[in-house]
Amino acid sequence: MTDSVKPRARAADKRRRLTTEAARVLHEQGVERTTLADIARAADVPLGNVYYYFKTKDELVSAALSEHSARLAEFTDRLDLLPDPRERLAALVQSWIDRRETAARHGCPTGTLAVELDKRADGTLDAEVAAVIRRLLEWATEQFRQLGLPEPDELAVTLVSAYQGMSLLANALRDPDLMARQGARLLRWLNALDATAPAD
Amino acid sequence: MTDSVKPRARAADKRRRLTTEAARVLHEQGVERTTLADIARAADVPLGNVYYYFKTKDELVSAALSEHSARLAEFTDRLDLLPDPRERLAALVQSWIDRRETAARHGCPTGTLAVELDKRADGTLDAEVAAVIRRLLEWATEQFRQLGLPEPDELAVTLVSAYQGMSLLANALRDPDLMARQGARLLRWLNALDATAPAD
DNA sequence: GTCTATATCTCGATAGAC
DNA sequence: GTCTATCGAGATATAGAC
Repeated sequence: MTDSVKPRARAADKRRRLTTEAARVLHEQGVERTTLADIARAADVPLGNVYYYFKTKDELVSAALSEHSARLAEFTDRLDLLPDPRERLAALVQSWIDRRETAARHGCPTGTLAVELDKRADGTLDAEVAAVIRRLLEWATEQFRQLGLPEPDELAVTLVSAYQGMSLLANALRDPDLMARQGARLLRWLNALDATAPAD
Repeated sequence: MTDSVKPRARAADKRRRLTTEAARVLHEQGVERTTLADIARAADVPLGNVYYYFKTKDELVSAALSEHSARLAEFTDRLDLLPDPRERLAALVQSWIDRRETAARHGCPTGTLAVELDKRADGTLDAEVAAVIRRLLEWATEQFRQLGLPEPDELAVTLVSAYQGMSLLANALRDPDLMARQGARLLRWLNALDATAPAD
């Protein structure tokens, strides 16, 4: 009986390993510079076997995107446990600051993926990466709304935009400290936002 | 005598055409998805002849980067003719807003190039793209300094960061309007910056 | 389900005629 | 200086034994 379960469990494990490693390696090396052999090696799966789990390279990219989406959802779910929306937003910004070393080395996983995918004539995955970004925007919008601020959706765009911008600069200039300083600035901005003030 | 000049003129012309088209096509399709054949076709130069002007593909990428750098320098030189630093900065932001359609389709030329180049193990061109970004940062820093604002370098990072972020979001979400709205927000921010206020 | 071997294709780069 | 033809590396994807 265990014999019939073991192979199944291993199979699921391989799929998971491939997905996890795809997310990591694609973030580090980019889609175009990453070969299926790279991912197979990282996941410790023979090259030819990859195709049993994913029919094409794009399916692996899609799986990596889902992985990022799931991690984001998991994180915002944890943030939702905090009582104050402003605290939730601050915790999000703090998590960006905490990840500054990775951001300086490889940029934002979703952001850099979006840049690469938008360069392709075949726009098959554009909608998927846009959906991940939109999810974060919507979560942030909800927090600003709960704070009673005007134009919460615009504030959300400003926040996420600032994050993408500082990730890109920190990455291009190889300067994690830039991320820390701009993050601190964002925290001050969040604290200064006032519901009684005109649209800021 | 004209016989000896004509071929020279044509040769210089071909090099220029290759550089211009490389800058355009590499921006639109990205480095990895662009073949030398793409650039050769766009510049109306036979593929084999490209190698007479540029020894490698990377040399063409480098030429494209120089092209972007030159255009930026030309633009800031024109802005320097304006009497007020705040006006200069506002004109820069306005130029970003004016280019929103291109940004939504292909992102910022330098920013997306930086993302792609940073994914390569071979970091040969990283310094070059960083130099272009630094040039813009330095110009902006000088404007904030002339306005007598504290931490002008940090304000410059915030400004350029906001630009890169909104370009990325506008591109990923295919929404030029996002760029217009965030640009307007930046203009308001610029106008509200006050030399007498504490570090903002 | 697993893995090796390989077909097929694309692209950067070169050789060499003109 | 110009251009055609092609080489050779490296990638995705498949065939087919186990």
